[in-house]
Amino acid sequence: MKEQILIVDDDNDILELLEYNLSAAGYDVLGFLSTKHVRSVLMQENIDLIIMDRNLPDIEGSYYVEMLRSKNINTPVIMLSAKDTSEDIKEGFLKGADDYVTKPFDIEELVLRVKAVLKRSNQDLIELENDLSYRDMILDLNMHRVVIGELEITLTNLETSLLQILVSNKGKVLDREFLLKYVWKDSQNIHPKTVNVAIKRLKEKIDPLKNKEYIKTIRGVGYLVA
Amino acid sequence: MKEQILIVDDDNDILELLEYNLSAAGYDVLGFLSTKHVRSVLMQENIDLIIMDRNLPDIEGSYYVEMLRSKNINTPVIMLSAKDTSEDIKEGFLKGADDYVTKPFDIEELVLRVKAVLKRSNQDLIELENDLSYRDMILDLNMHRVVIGELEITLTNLETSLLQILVSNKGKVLDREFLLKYVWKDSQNIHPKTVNVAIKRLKEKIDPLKNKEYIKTIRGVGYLVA
DNA sequence: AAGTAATGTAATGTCTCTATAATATAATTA
DNA sequence: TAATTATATTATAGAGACATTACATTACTT
Repeated sequence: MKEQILIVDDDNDILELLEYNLSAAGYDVLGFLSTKHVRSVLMQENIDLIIMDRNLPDIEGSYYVEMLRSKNINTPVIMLSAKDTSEDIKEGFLKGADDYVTKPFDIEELVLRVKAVLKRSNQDLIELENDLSYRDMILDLNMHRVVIGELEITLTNLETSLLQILVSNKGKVLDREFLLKYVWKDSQNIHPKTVNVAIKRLKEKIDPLKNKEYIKTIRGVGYLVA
Repeated sequence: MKEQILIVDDDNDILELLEYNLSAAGYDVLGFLSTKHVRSVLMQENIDLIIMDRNLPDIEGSYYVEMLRSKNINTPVIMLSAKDTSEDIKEGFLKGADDYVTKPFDIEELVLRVKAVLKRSNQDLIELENDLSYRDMILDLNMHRVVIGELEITLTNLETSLLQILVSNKGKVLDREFLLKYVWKDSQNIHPKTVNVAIKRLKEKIDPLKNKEYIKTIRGVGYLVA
């Protein structure tokens, strides 16, 4: 699917220049002479980038961008303007621009800047895998809970971390020293017996009827899930 | 955690100017006079942005960036160069730059460009969906209100923005740092506890009887809608 | 400019979590 | 079986996180 670029410039010649070159570069281009319909287009279409002139008939372009940002519309913006002083440029960035190009501009450079901005923006969101499971139990690290069948059990920080280590090392016996190191982390001088109590509470929470043995005790060594 | 910026420039004065100003802007800065140790630093440290001069003693900066890209090192790069012709700039982008700044440059503008590039690169997986409903609640951004059954509740700016982030990330726990970044935006030095109060006010407004739990607290982590 | 609403901050209260100690039970060994 | 040791269970208290309230400051409106 082509990426969509929305352009606002009241100069028809520039609009056409941009439309021609960006289309040739493989983008879908929507051109506007004012900001009038921009909001609704942004809501309906999936716009990947906005090119915004500052000198517009209705409103100053950078203020329009500022307004968009305040509404949590974070579509990338390249500002395009004859306003070329250092102060102008800084103002543009402060109001939410991603890049600022001064007129007159080299059209090829602009296309390259468009590509550069899109490269960083459209990064596929990588959903990191946050689920660990064991038997009928699904551990949701994000929400700090285990789902066991119909039951949803909320865990504390400590419990989440402990269960995570146990499940992600299923089959291995983890001794107290190991658990203190990786669950209790830096916290120094923690009593090894603290682990016993934490394990007990965790067992009780995830298996109140005590009929599944998610966590086994290996006497003289430690605990494991297996 | 501070973002780390790696700078390569053989001009010590420029290096110092950049180090001073970027440190002041809250970044961790690592400066180098040549590319000699850059590869290994990139492997070891978690570098968020590279600022690369083109005229270097050992290699032309843009070729170095091209080499990085060929090795799938996609850290954002801002090129900094006295080479300021249109052809030079285009070459910079073609070799993988994210932005190109010509010397002499305005240091404040450069800092703003750094921010702009990082804003796009470090995007957390934030997705502002258009489905702004949750259970019996429909959020109307334009009108700044939520409709809950028969009730229409008017929200303030802050409340709207906060609820939007929560609802469009339903199921994800959002921590205070995240909320400060995306709801309170640039406003610096906002106390994390401010979030508690804002959440409390929002909870009260959308659920005065406190019998639905739209917003849950995950102790030690943050808040979520789920 | 005055007045009102919104929002940040500080102070206080409440509740949860969890480390530790004390005690009980189970496993192991002499 | 008795003694010993490891683990489970229970109780408690302190710390810290969050909620709540009150107040101060900022930002809008009129």
